[in-house]
Amino acid sequence: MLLDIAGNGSYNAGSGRKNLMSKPVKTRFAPSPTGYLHIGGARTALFSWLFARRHGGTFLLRIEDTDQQRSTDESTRAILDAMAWLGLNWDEGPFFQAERVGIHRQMIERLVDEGKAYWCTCTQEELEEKRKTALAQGRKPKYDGTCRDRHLPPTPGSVVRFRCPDVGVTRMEDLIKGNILFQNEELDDLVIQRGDGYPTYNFAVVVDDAQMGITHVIRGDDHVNNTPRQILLYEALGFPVPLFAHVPMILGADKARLSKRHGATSVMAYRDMGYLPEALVNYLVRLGWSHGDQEIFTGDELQGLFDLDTVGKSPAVFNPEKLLWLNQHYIRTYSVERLVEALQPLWPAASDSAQGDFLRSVVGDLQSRSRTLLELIDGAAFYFSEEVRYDEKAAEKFLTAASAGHLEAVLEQLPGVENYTREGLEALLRSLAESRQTKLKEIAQPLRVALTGKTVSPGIDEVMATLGRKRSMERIARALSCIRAAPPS
RNA sequence: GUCCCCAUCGUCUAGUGGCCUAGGACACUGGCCUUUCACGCCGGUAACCGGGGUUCGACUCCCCGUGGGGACGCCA
Repeated sequence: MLLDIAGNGSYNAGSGRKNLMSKPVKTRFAPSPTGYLHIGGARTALFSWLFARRHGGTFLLRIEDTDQQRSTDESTRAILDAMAWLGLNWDEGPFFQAERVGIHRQMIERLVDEGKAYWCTCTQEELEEKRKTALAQGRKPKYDGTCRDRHLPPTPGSVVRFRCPDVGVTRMEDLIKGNILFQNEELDDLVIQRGDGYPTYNFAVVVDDAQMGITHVIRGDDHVNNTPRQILLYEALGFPVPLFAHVPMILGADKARLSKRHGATSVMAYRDMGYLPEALVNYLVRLGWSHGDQEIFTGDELQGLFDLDTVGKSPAVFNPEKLLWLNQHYIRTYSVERLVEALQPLWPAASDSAQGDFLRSVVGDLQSRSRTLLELIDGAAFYFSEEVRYDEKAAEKFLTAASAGHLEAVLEQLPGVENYTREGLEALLRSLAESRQTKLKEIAQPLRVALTGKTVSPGIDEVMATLGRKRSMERIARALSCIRAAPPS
């Protein structure tokens, strides 16, 4: 049944004029399940997905699990979860490459029969040795063709190599980098079937992309040098060669390829750190792609605007600060309800529906001042504590005999406030400041410390409104007793 | 070492021969707003890697250098 996917002919190519003129676009993301989905992979997947969406095409997911040693189901699940979280939905798949080895072997056999590939018994040790000496002598380490014309029969444990032409030029049409020429003499006879009988990446990817009808192969820059060999394989197999688009790498602050030592590289780690998928998507898409001066894009906008000809050619440095800025932006665009929902996996309190209104109010207070969900949770802690913990410096500065009078006045007035809302409370504080002939600040700061324990918090009127009359009064009363208990200074 | 790719503010980028005294965004920073913080608003610092060409004119085109990245696996 896996074979059928290539012939999915009755395809409706969306409404764009352009699409009516050309073959329907079909792209894919083909990760190997040897770890989580990382930032670089996510961006490649995003570009691939966006390109398909933009052109009314199909986006396919294929898991390249031919390396039996390193592939795990856990990784597959992690990748699928991350894709789902980012909203990168696939139209076909996931297909598992390892399930297709029968097909791959058939094709390999065919190539051997046709003399386009041959069995090779060189051992890994021998090859490793040759590579080392070649490198030491300043030569390019390539297979020397020992078994090329020996016409060896298949033997267990030996490999199959593809016979690369040693003259001529192979041309790659790259939608991002432009056309690139490779001298065939630079290529060597690559292994297409390993000793364990499994096809190698370069072979399997060609067969699968061809049979699955992929029109645009969008992948990382690191594959550029694989492409001429793959093109040669397409030709040897008699398959049409797709279009390629190699997207530049993402680098760390030191301009080295992004890796764990640069900090979090897993997509899901960003979820766990309190980032919103929209923020990560928006950040990632702007790494290498742009649309004039626009920085913020909705998903719909991206699907309408994205294209490969506006993708840049140079590698980009990952900048966590800008991601943070975007995350803050998206937190502010969320409705309180959606925010509460997003907070649930990170915050036990958010799952407590019993205090739904209180929770929504808390989240509303913090929404505009949080760069991540974790910051929000952190900033909200004081709402939930039984007894406010006073920051030492804050208490020292504001919970003083001098401010006790202000606090008493607030405490006195609170029971009489008819309109117990943010607005009503603001009005109260303002009139109090006026009647006590002081600045609002002189009342607000001590009050803030009394209610939150800190000098930094949401607007104090918001805090009181959220806390409610009873809790607010209790907290003020407690602050007052602390002031009285303290030795006079 | 060989091959491939790339090169505009610290970072992401706009710029497709004259519109550039190089634009935007993040970060940094001065100010305003203000009950703290954040937001918001106004302003500032900051870049075309170097050298040769081509051209009346180069950030833009070509060559060379330099720098950075990638590839050179029975990994993908």
